[in-house]
Amino acid sequence: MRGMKANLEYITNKLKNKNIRLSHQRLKVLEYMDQHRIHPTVEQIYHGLRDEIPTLSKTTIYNTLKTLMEAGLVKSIAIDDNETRYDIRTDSHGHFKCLTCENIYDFEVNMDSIKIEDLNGFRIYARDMYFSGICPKCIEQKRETDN
Amino acid sequence: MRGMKANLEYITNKLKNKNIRLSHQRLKVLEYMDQHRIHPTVEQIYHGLRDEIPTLSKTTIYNTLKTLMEAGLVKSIAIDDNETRYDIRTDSHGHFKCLTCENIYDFEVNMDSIKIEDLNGFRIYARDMYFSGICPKCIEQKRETDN
DNA sequence: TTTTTATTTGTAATGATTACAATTTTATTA
DNA sequence: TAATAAAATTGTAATCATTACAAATAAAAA
Repeated sequence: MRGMKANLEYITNKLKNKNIRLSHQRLKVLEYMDQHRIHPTVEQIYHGLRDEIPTLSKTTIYNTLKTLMEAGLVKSIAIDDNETRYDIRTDSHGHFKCLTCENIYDFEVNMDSIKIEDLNGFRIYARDMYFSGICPKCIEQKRETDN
Repeated sequence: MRGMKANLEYITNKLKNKNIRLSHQRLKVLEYMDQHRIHPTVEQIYHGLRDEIPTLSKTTIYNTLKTLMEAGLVKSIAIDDNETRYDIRTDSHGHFKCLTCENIYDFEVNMDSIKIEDLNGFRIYARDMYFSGICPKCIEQKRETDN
């Protein structure tokens, strides 16, 4: 486990390395993303930081996420119908959404190795895989309820 | 190519088979989807049918698409950031979005055969694959512009 | 410390989608 | 076919995520 100071340094360097100017809000948003790997919505980030930063505005969160996305430090997930979710993991992986508890799970899958005949001649920049269904926890809960 | 009459019958039967009550609007929306396989938005369907059905309301299109989705006759595509797109193809296939012309291309891919270790114990209902990048047409156009 | 530049913030605007009640249409029954 | 019951359509208003914008504030440079 990283110490508090080391973690702040780690977050700070992430921004510095991308030539993003430092600000209290940016550090806190990025720290929140790093510590809450639940693919949060803007609303969740907002509520999570509201106590620490009482003046925080949602617009700032939108602005910050846009900046972080352009730098490649976060990615957006379009698995939800109305709210965008954000992911601090930027390596290739899939997402599973449980239709019962609404949680989003990561899964490992090598999408780059999948050859798609129909896409010969296409320049592919991004690959996303979204599955949905019921997670084991909710299957188990349903089973208990049924008894 | 299906004749006009045969096509109407085909569309009508699609609804009847799913026990969906017939209406002028439902037939026209489904016909539009069948004849315009461009993964249209509500806006596109609305403009496409406005001349034929001057009283048409967008709410009706939303209602109709909801009904058709529940019956499994159409599927929604969340590849767009703000507008939902709808697909009359309900068999398993992937989608590629060109970031330049915004067109969405279908591609064949057998997602059901992909085994995901991390999802053992998960009940999977839907699998979606979204790629994005530049399509051959736009790559070519860019090349010509650069000369 | 001063100045310049960029960020944050609150408010208002936008735009897709949904809620709702009155009207119209479709299906059923006599 | 006509009358009745049930469901679909429509226009308007509401909702809600996201964006636009300009003034206030904070960070970096001089």
